[in-house]
Amino acid sequence: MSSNNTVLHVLKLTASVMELHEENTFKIRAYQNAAIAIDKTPYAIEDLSDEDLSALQGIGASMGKKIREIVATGSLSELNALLENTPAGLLELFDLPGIGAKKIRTLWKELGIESTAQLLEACNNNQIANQKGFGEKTQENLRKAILFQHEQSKKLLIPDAQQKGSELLIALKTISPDTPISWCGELYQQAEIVNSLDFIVATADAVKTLGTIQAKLEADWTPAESTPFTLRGLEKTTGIPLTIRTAVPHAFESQRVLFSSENGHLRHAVSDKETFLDICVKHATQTEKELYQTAGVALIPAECRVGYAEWELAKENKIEQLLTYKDLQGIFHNHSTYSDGIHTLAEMAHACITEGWKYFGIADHSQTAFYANGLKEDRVLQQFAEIDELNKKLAPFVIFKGIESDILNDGALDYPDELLKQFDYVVASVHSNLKMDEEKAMSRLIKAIENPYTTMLGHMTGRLLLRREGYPLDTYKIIDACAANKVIIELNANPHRLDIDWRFLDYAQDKGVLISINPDAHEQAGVLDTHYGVISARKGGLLVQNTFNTLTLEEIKTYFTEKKK
DNA sequence: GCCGTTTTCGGCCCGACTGTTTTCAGTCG
Repeated sequence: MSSNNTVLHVLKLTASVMELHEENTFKIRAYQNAAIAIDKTPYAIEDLSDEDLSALQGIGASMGKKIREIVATGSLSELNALLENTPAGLLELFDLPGIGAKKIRTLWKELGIESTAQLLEACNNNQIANQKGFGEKTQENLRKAILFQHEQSKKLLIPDAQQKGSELLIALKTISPDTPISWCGELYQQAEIVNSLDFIVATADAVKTLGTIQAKLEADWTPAESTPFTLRGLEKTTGIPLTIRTAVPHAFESQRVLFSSENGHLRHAVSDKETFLDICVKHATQTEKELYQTAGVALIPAECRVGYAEWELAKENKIEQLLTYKDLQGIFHNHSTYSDGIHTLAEMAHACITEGWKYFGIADHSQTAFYANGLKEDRVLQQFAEIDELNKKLAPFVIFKGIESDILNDGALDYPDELLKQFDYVVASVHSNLKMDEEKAMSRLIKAIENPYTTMLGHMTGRLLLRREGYPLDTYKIIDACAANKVIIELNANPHRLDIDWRFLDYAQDKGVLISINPDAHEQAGVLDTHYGVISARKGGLLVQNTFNTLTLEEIKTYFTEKKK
């Protein structure tokens, strides 16, 4: 963990623990504000002078010293003193939606609950509903939240899985340097959610190889679930299932295909007599490329082996037309220091120039998103002026004037038409009141889609993978509405969102809807999340020709001009 | 504990929703 993250974590934790102990609320807020300041600064804390540190909004002399202590020791004495009087398990409860410090304190002091496990038991025994300030619904919501969290805690998002997968691969290669080893399963397929970290090793002596790995790689191995050819256990730091498969060297690639592809992909009938699975078994010595040749198609890339659109595309010779990262010419939907980003407009533009892109669309938050420092009209105009200046300097590179307009409760956009018409484009997104029923959520979204100023629909369902379900939608009807109103659909590339889900891309393309791969970047590094969006897009069979941000600069300009007519 | 001053203490981000309660506290984005 970088020291900024450590500081952020310790400050937030201190604020939470202080809340549990009913310390002064404004003092608590000071810690929370300091955490926000750390989160927003693009600088490494240890590189800042004392003056620069205290100059950050929300950090004074006193907080500055505490931050120095955290950087130096990884901890904070005030926090440690409080933790001595706080049950460790109590802090888990902060991760549950629907309860905060006040309710957690009540559970602790009135019912003696000190962990998530104890809270679940109390819910099951109907002990929560009668407590003052709680009730039947709260009890049931808590029970569901704990079960949901428990289920999700056994999974990893793609960036976390890839990081852990890379570390393990290096460790395995060190242990067994002379054998080919590769990712397998969901890692190899680059699934958006990973349930199990799988590897495959080429060896003529599986027992010996796995024995060495079991002895040298630290994990909670489960011999009862292992076989002479497959070693199973739980990864140490995450508790996620870990599987080391073996294959005889000449069958390494065919086995990797078999253990890394969805059933729907393998069961595809290549001919009257054979499925692709049959081919992989029968021609076990072939390479991946040869296996697909045997099936009569070009190599289907690993991330596309999901049993969705890939065989059809392969048979039509369209695999080469699948979107790749290098096809992208620019990105839309990004944030800057104008709203809740941590890099300036110019810095974000430079991150795009570094990627070799030709244009950059800024879409900071609109005025209603108060928590995200959304832009009132005067600041929109101020940003317009800065964009005009930057465009002179950066030409032929172009910054487009966009906005991520909140979709209000009634489906309206967040500015009067007079202002809306001055943007090059508008990304319309829902950020509040996420618990609407389907009927209300649909009519709100449809109204926003029908608004003539809406260019793109942002993160369609509002879902946060492993954290929050999206609001209920009839996605097909939303796609139909976008088609009818010529609204582009965003594939939000943030790995927490990946929204629209790739499983709807086939339908969207059939309806002629354009998809824009949008990173929703809040800092320079966030621009690179676009990679995750491309992986998702490829799973859904998105073609270059249907991807909005593969258009050239001139084509984009024309599109926006046409849209305004 | 921070900030901005009517320089030394008083105020500190807003609005809506949910589930309680029977007028509002707690939570969330």
